[in-house]
Amino acid sequence: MDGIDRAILRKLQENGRMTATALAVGVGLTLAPCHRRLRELENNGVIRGYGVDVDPAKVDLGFEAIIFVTLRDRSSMKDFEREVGEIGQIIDAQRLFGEPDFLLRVMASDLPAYQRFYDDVLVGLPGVEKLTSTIVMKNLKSGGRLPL
Amino acid sequence: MDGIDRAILRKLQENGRMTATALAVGVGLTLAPCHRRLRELENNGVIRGYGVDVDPAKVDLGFEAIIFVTLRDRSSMKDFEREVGEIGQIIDAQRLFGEPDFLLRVMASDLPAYQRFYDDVLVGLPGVEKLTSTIVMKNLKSGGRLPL
DNA sequence: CCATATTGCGCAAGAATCTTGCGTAACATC
DNA sequence: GATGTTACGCAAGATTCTTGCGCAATATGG
Repeated sequence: MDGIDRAILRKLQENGRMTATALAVGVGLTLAPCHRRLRELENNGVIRGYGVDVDPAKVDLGFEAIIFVTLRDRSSMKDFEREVGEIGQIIDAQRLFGEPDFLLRVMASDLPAYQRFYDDVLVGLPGVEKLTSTIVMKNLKSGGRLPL
Repeated sequence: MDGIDRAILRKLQENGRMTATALAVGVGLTLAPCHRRLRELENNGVIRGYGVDVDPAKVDLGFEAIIFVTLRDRSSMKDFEREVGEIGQIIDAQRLFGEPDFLLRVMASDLPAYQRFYDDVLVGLPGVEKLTSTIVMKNLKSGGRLPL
């Protein structure tokens, strides 16, 4: 993990489908060593995979909400985590220290669809004591590019 | 945008660097039409780009925090948004309806590094009235894969 | 200080993949 | 039932990937 490796990761964060040839030029190497470094980063688990940035609005997911969840007790924690993992509309979930216990990010088509999701799914999650739901007005930043 | 297009997006969410040939097999097309659909999805802005999933811990960013920000007044809104956009350690930022005004996600090496970032950068952002900072204990889900 | 090991680079060539022009079939429109 | 539209599959030239090999630079040990 030196500066060239970080440069490779930076370039790939900008364009994950960039050809190894273009990548090599961008980081000042020839194709072969650049290619080997890339494989190494993949094998070491530095690169966990590749993704695509899909515009949510273009696939009928124009509505986004943040939900703060507090659980009644620790005993439902496992069940809660398992169910959250299985629900595709929850695209992001963290367990936090302190209050609230969890932070969820949910995608839906629109407000009515979200309301149904809230009533039918969220309130039924195991051990939920309190749900606070906040609508996202604007996404300033997303995609999770790391500062390298 | 039909079922095949959604299948293409699903496959690419699993592996954004998948070859068009493998993609074609996966969605039940031959190479050529699959390739053209992919280009079309890119040109229509359905696909905004491609990314790489880097393990934060492997690049010395093993610490993650969520920050709730409330601003003193609307007048600093623009300045606040601009500065947030320029800070690389803030990897995610949303403006919300109601309280709090903003939700930020911050990456750092460790707790001491985060404390310095908090004191030197976060408290100095324009118009900040209240900052509530919560440490992420566990990432249940991330990467932002959409349900397609 | 020199011999040897290790690491990482560049070159090159065969394999795989991409890209695109073209012809054809399926479906809709009138 | 004629015509237009859309999307498919085939095929071939261009590009890109993948890997074996040799060489140079920096460490390691006598």
